[in-house]
Amino acid sequence: MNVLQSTPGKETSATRECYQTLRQKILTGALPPGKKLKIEELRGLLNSGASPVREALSLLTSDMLVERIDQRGFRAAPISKANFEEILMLRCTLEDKALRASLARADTTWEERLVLSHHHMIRTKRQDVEAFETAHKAFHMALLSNSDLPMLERYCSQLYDLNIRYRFLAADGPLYGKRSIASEHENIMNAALEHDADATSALLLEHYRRTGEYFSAQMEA
Amino acid sequence: MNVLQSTPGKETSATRECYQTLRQKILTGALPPGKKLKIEELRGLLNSGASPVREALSLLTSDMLVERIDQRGFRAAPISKANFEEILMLRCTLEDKALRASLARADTTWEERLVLSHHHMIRTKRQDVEAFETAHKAFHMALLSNSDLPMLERYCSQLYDLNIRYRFLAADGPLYGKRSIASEHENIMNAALEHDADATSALLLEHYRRTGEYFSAQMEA
DNA sequence: ATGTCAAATAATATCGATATTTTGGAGGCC
DNA sequence: GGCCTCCAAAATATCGATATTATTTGACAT
Repeated sequence: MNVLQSTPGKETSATRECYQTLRQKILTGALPPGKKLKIEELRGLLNSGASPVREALSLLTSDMLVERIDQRGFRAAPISKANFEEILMLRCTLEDKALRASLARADTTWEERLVLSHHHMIRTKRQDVEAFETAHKAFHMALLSNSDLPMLERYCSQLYDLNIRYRFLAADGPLYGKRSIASEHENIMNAALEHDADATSALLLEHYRRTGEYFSAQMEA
Repeated sequence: MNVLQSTPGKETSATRECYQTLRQKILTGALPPGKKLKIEELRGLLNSGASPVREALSLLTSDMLVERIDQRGFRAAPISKANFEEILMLRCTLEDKALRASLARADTTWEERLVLSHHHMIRTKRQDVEAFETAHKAFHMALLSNSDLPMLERYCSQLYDLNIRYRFLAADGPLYGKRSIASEHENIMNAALEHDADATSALLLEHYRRTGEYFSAQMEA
C-alpha cells in the first residue's frame, strides 16, 4: 500500500521520536541536570501531544536520565561526583566481564565487525560531534557485541550514555585531547584481535579511568 | 492538612498502582512469559484508564519484565535457560561488589538493620508466600544496603526480581527445600556481622549458585 | 515586618474518543 | 491448488479535555 513513504514525514512512532530527541537533549546538556521537565513546555519543543511526551519520559527514567517524582512531574537527572564515580566503577566491572565473554567467543565475523566499526570511527571527522560520538560508541559496543549476553550489553550501553553525558557537560573545560585517544583505540582493537583478554581489558579500563580521573578532578571545582 | 487520609481509598497514583499490580502478576506468573498484554484487557483487570496502563507497561520495560514492540504493543518478557544463566551470572558479579562495599562501610546502624530484617524474615510464615518473599528480598537487600552505591543497588534489586520470577515459574517442580535455607541465611548474616567480606561473599554466591543449578537443571526438561 | 492561611494559579494525572496501524481472512488471479 | 491482494475487525497510538493535586500569591492577624 504505502509507496515506501513518499511523504518524508513520519517513519517512526511519536513516542520513539520524543524519546530519542529528549535523550539527546539530556545527554548533550541542552536540558541541564535537575531541570524541571514540564509537559506543556516539552509539547512545544517536540511538537506532539502530551501522551507521547509522558511515555518518553517514563522510558527515560529507566535509563536513569530522568527522575520521576510521583504527582510532581519529571526532571532531568541530577549529577554529582559520587554518581560519576559510581558509573565509572560499574563500567569497569561490567565492561571487563562483557569484553572477556566477547573475546572468548571470537570469530572472524566479529573481528571484521570490530575492524569496520573502528575504520568508520577514524573516518568520521571529530568536528561533527554528533556523528563522531555515534561512531565512537559503536566502536566500544562492537568490542562487547560478541558476548552473547544481551542484558549485560544493555547495562554497558546504558552506562556508556550516562558517562558520555558527563563528558558533554564538562566540554567547556580545558581540552582533554592531549592524550592520543586515537592510538589508545588502536591498541585496544589490536589486543582484541589477538584475543588477548587480559591485555585488552587492561587497556580498555585504563582508557576509561584516565578520562575518569580527568573529569573527577574537574568536578571538584 | 490532610488528616492522615481518613478516606482509606487512594493513597497513591493510578500509574503506580498499575505498575505494582502488573509487576506482581508478571513475577508470580499470573501473566505468563510471552503473553500478549492488551491494553483493553488490562484496563479491565486493574480498573483504570488506558493511560496509566500504558505508562506502567513502559516502566516495566525498563525492568526487563515487559517487551515493547513498536506499534505492536507489549508482551510479558519471554524466558529461557540462557536468560536465567545470564541473570545468575550478573547477580553474582554485582552482589559481590555491592556486598563488599557495604561491609567496608559497616557500622552499628547497618548491623542492626540487617539483624532486624533477618528477624522479620524468620518470623514470617512461609505459608504466606507473598509476605515471606517480601521479607526475603528485604533481607538480601539489607546486606547490600550500606554500599552507598545507589545504581548498583538498583541493578541488584532488578536482578533479584528477575531471578525470583524464575523461582515462581518453577514452583510446581519438586520442592527444593531439602537444603536448610534458614541456616544458610543465618550463616551469611553472621559472616557479615563479623565483617568477613570473603566469607560472606562466598556463602552468598554459593547460596545463589545452588538454587541456580537446581533451576537450570529443571529447565532442561 | 513576619508568619500563616486561603484563594487563585499552574501543572500533573487521568479519562474518553479518534485516527492509524496491524492482523486475519475471504475472494480473485495466475 | 497455492499465492497475492484487498477488505473488515481489532488493537495500538495519539489527541483534546477534565479532574486532581501542588504551588504561588496576597491578605490578614500577630
